[in-house]
Amino acid sequence: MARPQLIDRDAVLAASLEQADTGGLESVTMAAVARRLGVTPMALYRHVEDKDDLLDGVVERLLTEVPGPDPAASWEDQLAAIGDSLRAIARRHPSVFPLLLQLPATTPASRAARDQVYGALRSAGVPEETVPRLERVISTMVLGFAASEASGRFRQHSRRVLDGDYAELATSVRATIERHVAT
Amino acid sequence: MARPQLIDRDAVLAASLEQADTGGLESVTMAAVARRLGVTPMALYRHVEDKDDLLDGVVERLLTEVPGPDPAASWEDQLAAIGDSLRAIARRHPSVFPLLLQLPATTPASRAARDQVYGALRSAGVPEETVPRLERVISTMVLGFAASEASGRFRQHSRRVLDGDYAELATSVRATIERHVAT
DNA sequence: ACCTGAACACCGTTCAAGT
DNA sequence: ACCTGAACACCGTTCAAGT
Repeated sequence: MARPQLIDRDAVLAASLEQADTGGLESVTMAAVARRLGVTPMALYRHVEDKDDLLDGVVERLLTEVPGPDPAASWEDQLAAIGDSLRAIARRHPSVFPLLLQLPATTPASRAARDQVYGALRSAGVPEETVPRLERVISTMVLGFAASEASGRFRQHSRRVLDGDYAELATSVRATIERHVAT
Repeated sequence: MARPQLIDRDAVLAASLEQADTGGLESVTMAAVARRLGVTPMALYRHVEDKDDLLDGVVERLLTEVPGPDPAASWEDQLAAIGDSLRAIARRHPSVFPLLLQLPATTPASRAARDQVYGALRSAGVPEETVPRLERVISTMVLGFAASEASGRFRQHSRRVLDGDYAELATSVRATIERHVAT
């Protein structure tokens, strides 16, 4: 005899992310997530393998918040859009965001974001054999900065100062790319 | 009546770091650290405030592994020495290293490392008012890369590929600095 | 002064039982 | 098929007691 399904994996991950945003990463317990869903902790195990799987799912969810590409935009604007959105995501989800740097870049959402950067680099004129390397280097710069900002490494600096830092970083990213474009 | 002192804070932090290097961050429990020291878990509380303080101490310890400055070296070589040593530290302590990006940059060891970069930027000819910004930007690049490498974001890539990525990043760092040096 | 034993609240996870 | 109750091993932390 089937029961009405109260929750699914997506609801579990959404509740976990809300909990992390509200109370920090260490407040994300099976009990707290379950309470948010009006269910017992044991009910979660039908939808996630264990707590590690739950956390992986939450981190993956972060990348789905990156908007799709705008093919009409210049490569500079495409990259700026991705960078800005990553920075905004980090600010919305400061306790989860740093985990992005610790996860293998092989999940579907992470591939999607990466392919978007590949596209921008190609239309900038970067030779095909250099595209993957440049993607790794510049995504490390942007992810590292957004994670630093979100996790409080720069907590003593004002938003204005950090915006200036980010502008400097963006200039370095563009210069790195242009160094590989034959003129 | 005094007892012989079996452990001190430094021994606790050293044992914690060993435990993290051997079994990963989640294996660092008060019980595991205490066992390594031949003591009960409760004994640790005389030397660290709580587990957060213990972890902070371990992360801080990481930065003390950065060697001091060599005043005879060029600014390029000075920065390369710091970058190389950070990368080596990340490889020695992969599970703890990523926490560096999440800690406020205000601890003594972190100030020491920062001042060393300040010195190199000054001798490169970077104007004084630009020195702090450039330090934040380039340390973010290097820390972000070392953390990515250590934590397995790039685990599918060989050491040779990652060395190439690092060389590209180092070139970007030098270019970023030179952009701010009047010629 | 420093460490231990006992105790507590909390955590992730399992398994059989209920609908 | 999906959720719950009971149970377990483990975790961080406290406090009074021992030397």
